This record gives sequence, structure tokens and C-alpha cells, in this order.
Amino acid sequence: MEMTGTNNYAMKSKENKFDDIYDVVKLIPAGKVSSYGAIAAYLGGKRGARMVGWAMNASHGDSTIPAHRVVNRNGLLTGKMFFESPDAMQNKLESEGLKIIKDQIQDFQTHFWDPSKELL
DNA sequence: TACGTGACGTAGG
DNA sequence: TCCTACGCCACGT
Repeated sequence: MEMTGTNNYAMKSKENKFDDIYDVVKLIPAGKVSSYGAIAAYLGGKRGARMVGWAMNASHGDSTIPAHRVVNRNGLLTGKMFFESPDAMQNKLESEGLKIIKDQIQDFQTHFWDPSKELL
């Protein structure tokens, strides 16, 4: 393995970026859900909501990251199709006490977890 | 190296 | 009040 070296630097920088998002997602307690925008806003960029989605996509395979607790602003399970099964996301949320109807979380505001307030 | 795409959100019409 | 268009950053091709 010819470790060129420079490549390692690029990878590490990338992981640090995602690790920041992962850290917030991991802090989401069971039975609670957060939104891409809330996490992005906590990190300092409201416009970075899409980046949070990318981070979730890259988090596949890491069971320590509850990506199923991250939904869009409307409480809609927009990313369920990216899970092993379309029902996997809903199933996990229901196991945590949440109720989902038509891919939408019921009482979303009640179960909403805002990192900007919880983590302060 | 450059272009296109993407699990969103906000603003304007 | 609802729909459409634009912006942001990172990754893949």
C-alpha cells in the first residue's frame, strides 16, 4: 500500500464535517425526532439542511447513528426509501412510541427535539 | 477539472 | 394559502 499521504488529509477533513452532524444525531433521545434544518441551524447554517441529508446517507451501516430520527420540517419520513426497507424507518420510530400515519409523524411538534435548545 | 445531483429550507409571486 | 424558484455544500461521474 503506497500511502501517498495527501489523500488521508482529505478523508479526515471530510469525516470531521460529517462527524459534527453525527454527534448531534446521536444525542437525539429515543422517542424524539429532529429535522434536517434544526440540525443544520445548530451547526450554524440553515442553508446546510441538504448537507445533513448527505451525512445521513453516508451514515449507512453505522447503527450508532439513529438516522430514522431525522425527518424534514413537515415531520415527513422523506428518507425512508433510503433505508433497508421503506417500512424500516417507520417501524423503528413506532417502536420508540411514535405514531406515524402516511409517512408523517403525528404530534410532530410534541416529539420535536431541537438541538439548539436541548444542547444549548 | 468541471458539471450534475441531492433524505431541505426559505422567499417570493 | 398554495405553488414555484433559488440557494447552500459536498459527493459522484
